[in-house]
Amino acid sequence: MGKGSISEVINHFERLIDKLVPAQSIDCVILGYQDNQLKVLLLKWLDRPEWALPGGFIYKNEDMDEAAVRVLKERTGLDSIYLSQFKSFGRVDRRDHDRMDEMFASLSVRSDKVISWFRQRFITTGYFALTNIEKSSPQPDMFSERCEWVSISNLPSLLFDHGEIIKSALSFIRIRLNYLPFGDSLLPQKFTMGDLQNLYEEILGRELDRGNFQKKMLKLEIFIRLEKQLTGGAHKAPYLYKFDQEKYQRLLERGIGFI
Amino acid sequence: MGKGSISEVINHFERLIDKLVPAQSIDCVILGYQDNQLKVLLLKWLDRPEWALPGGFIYKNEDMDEAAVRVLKERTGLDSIYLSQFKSFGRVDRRDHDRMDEMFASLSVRSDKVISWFRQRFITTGYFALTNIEKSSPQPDMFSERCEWVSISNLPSLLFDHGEIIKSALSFIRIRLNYLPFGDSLLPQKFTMGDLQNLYEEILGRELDRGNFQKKMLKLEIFIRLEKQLTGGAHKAPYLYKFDQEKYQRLLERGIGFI
DNA sequence: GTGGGATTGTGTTACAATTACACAATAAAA
DNA sequence: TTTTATTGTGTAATTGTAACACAATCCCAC
Repeated sequence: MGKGSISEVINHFERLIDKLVPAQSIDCVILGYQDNQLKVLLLKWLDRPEWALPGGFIYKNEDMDEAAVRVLKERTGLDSIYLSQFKSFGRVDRRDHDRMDEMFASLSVRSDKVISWFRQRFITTGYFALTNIEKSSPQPDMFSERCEWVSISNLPSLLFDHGEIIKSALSFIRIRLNYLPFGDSLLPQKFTMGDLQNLYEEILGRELDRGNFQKKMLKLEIFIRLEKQLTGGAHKAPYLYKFDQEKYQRLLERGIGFI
Repeated sequence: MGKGSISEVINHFERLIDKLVPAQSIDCVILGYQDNQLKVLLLKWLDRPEWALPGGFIYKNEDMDEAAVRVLKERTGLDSIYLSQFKSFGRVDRRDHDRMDEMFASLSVRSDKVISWFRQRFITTGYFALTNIEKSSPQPDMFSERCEWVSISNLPSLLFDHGEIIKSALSFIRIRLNYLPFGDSLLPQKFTMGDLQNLYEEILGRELDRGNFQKKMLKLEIFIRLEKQLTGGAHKAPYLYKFDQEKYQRLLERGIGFI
């Protein structure tokens, strides 16, 4: 947990409740890419084995999209140009109240106002963001002890329907990959075509032909070729590239049939 | 309005409020196809010039998806296999409270409970449905005087952000058209390839080559060719087709790159 | 009835995109 | 210096797409 004792945190939250839109939450699937792996930012609950997506509530005087930007910023310190709503989840039994009661009991939370806030029937709206892990600084929230990047292919036990939400986000971005190129927000400034291909393969979950991938990407003309990469393995050094921001933005706006 | 006086309706709704999820609504963009035109089902407000999307609220013991099915059924009497959530709308100022006050005043509604229910900050989730106009029987709801199919290309003045919601639904189905075939729920049981092409052109907003369209569609192998069409114009009679339900369902599940 | 107009079903052709694979170039290690 | 792994790019086979052609067919007017 960040700072202050539990009771301080609870007091603070109690005062917040009246300013929030009831029954509505947001959850963010924040994706990053590191060590050739697609990773998602998760929070480890206080005193519980489950992990959860970073989420939050919406202030009454705040657009829902603004709330998503705020949550992303609070958890990672980042702005992402790739923050986008993908689906709302409204099953009656999507939250497990018993599990939450256990957590509040073990933390000795007694505020009825806070407890009944969390016992509401919430409908949550899922947002996803693509971010650069290197530049991020994960911050746990009020009710969690850690905030970490976790590999998509090795997810821990997840709270509520958060597993379903992550799955849904992934299938959403796979479809989107067919008409919008990615990469700028997930990769370091300089990267090779091999790096970019690894990222695509990681997201799509299948292998792509190396030669064809490279030609297809370069034909988009959204990259600037830099010098040859000097360090590296025992083989021909690949070129480094960076995104040509202006052309990339223009392409994002009009989209493209691709892959 | 359906039956009963305004005050009866208000009394009824007042009793309902405690059973509803607060601050959350759904709005349905129900599309149909008739006279070569794509149409949307709209409600004409009581005593106001604006039209609105059919919508409703979510019971506390009801999944959000179930609520959408219920609203669709209530307004059209139909079930649609093509009912799908597409986006949630959460701008702070998306509703115009003054306009609603005017309506309630002109209807002499005095229930504070009802008025403050409608003055909540609502976040609405948009669903779209594709239905068969011929089989539908539009029913106005509590707060509307008429319920009609209106051509997409000739929309009247719309309430709140409902124009934006319709636009968003259309762009959603245009994208979906690229990887899922349509038609079963919008067309009559028997139809010609010309009918199907008209529908696609109407949705996409552009013309398609007749010969190529036909060949592409038939290659999907989701249609059963029936006898030649007998009635009709002064020209070669086209074949009638119907969907091969089993194959169509299989295709829906896996999707397809298309158009 | 018979010929004409309209529209259908399907074929053809040219072109573009995609796939699968080939191979020289090259950087680092043996 | 040779070996090894990987890159950048090329090519041939295949598939997909777009544009258009044309005979077949049906209704209608005469």
